[in-house]
Amino acid sequence: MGAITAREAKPTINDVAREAGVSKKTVSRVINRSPLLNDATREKVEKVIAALGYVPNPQARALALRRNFLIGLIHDNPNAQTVLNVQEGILSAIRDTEFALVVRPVNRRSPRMLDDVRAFLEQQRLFGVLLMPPISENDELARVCEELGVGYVRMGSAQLDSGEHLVESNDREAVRKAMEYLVALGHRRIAFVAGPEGFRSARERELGYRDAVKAAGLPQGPELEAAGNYTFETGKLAGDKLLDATERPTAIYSCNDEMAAGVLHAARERGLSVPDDLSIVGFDDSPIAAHIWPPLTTVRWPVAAMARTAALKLIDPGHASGQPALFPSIFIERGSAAPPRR
Amino acid sequence: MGAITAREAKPTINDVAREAGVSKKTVSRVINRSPLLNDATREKVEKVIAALGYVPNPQARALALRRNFLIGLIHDNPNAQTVLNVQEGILSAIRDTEFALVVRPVNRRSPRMLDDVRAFLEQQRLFGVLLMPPISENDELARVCEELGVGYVRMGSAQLDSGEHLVESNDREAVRKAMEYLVALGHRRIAFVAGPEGFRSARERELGYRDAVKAAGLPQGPELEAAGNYTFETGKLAGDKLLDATERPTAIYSCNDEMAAGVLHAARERGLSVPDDLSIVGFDDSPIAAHIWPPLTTVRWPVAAMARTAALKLIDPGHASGQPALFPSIFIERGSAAPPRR
DNA sequence: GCTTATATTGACACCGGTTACCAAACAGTG
DNA sequence: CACTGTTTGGTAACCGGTGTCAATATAAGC
Repeated sequence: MGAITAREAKPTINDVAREAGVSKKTVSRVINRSPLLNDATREKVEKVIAALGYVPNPQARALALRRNFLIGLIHDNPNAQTVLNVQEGILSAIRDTEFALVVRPVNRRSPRMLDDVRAFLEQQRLFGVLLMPPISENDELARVCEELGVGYVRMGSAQLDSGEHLVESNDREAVRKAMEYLVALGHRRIAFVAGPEGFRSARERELGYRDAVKAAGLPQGPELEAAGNYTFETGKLAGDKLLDATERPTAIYSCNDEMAAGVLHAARERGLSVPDDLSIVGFDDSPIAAHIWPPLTTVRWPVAAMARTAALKLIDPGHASGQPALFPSIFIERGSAAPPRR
Repeated sequence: MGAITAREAKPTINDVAREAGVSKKTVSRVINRSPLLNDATREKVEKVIAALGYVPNPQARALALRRNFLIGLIHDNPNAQTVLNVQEGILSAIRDTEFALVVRPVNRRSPRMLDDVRAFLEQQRLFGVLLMPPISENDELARVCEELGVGYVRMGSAQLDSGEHLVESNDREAVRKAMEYLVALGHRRIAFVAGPEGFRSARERELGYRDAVKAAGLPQGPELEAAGNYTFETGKLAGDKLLDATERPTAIYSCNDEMAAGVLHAARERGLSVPDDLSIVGFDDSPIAAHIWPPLTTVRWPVAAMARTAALKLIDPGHASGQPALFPSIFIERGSAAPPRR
């Protein structure tokens, strides 16, 4: 059995070729599933590959093919669970392929952000990158990818780019539906906690709120609106403002769950019972939504599925080409919303 | 200025050499900071590199050097924020180096887990990997790395490995101190929610609890103990059990925050006020700790700093060689613990 | 049986860096 | 001035794969 070979060294394509009595090119064909290859030869080579435990060197392949098998995730999302869900989604798409996932958090506020990303892309020469919100809304970033010839797909809550570069969720409609649920419960005075300026997702969710307000002819005005930046703390502040208004709302829609938790906190401090005195509905279905009391009625953003599709679009553009993939959100009814008292 | 060259193609080392009028070997020496090199030459070459915007091809380097610049993070941690903090820590260590971070979540329960990891390591030929808890406690996994010649560093809550492969936190002592805090508040009947079997961190935290119980001569027994698996749901179940005991505890120590939130939930269902009727203390300082009501008194695990050190150990073993790096946890006093009523 | 089309396979250069080894240039000795 | 020793730069081979294109074998056409 077998010649005397170094135990430690990993077998190379040459070892396989020699052992199988074929040229390295033939082995290469086997690896790459070339169709123009005799089945008998293929089997023979595959047997040797298995026996030797040969695994092609990805660096060598990357060099010869002038493309590597790394896909990058560029993000600056404050919600850890969301980021991890995206990573899971991507991983599920590249599982059992030769691709691997490289992560790169960035700081949206840094003036060097674009240069950082550019340097990163130039240095690593990634196959492509996935841009997740909110940084995905940055058009300059997309342009940098374009310029550097790096494939990219943006995950967004609105029509940000052409179909081949986009995976989309319909936050606006999802919020409208959640609002309709509150209206159906009997609420009229529904306040809104908006997200940070410049976030497309925040904008879309606000539009959904306004759609519903207009459609149902609900009261509106500055007393019924507050803004935050997606954090628990700013949600608490927004809750403080809305609940101290002269005419208190019976329900508050917060455009993400962290802020909804902050609103809940503010209500609790005022001795208000949720949902009896105040209904609260959020967005995202963060883990926190199920873990606070009462559990939060919210909207689940199918983030892992979006990420999965985004990754598939990146590594196999032909497969899912054309129109943007649109992912509907799901309304999750839990315990934080009920008919208004009286 | 300059010769007529293709605009689009990335410059190679040959372009730099030609433009600078030196050999590619000399350019290579500049890139690799070889000391035996004339300063004037070095500057000349560096100027050309900057002018051309040349960036060495990492795949080619990886091939020639027989090592790449990818470090992997292998994890199966259920806490998203912790995972992200670890990623941040690693990134801060490799920022401005040529290293990049590849993530690889695994499923601890899968029987194929070890094979998956082995395949991953063989295929990607990483420079090294970081193992974060709880998977870092798996000795077989470490052995696989060893066998494959992949560098590794384990992050753990106990002496898991020799110093060069370990970054350590002292959970046991941290829990003991948190318990002493409860004792100092006047609690005697303190129950414990343990973590899942087989988790070293859970074991260490339990030992910390027992240390304190013994030192203060507190009551103990099966009525004062319950186990969970680090999730909110199992924490709720543990809370149900402990709070329905014939003699109810005045405080509950939960060995992580998610479960503490579950306990809080259980208390709330029974109409108990926290912290007046029941004090609760957790561990981890997950984001949830600050976002529930009342905010949770807990222990912060310096996870990002640990990850940073782990990454540094990996990429520059000489620098931080020898003894394991030990990271003390910090006690965070918030609102969920108070003196017992009466 | 001979020519042409088709299926398989191999030889060789090349991807963009690295190292090994050698030659040239320059300096310091006796 | 010849003889070493020390810097420096050049050449060629190599890392482990891939593409191109020619060579061979086999099948088909007349």
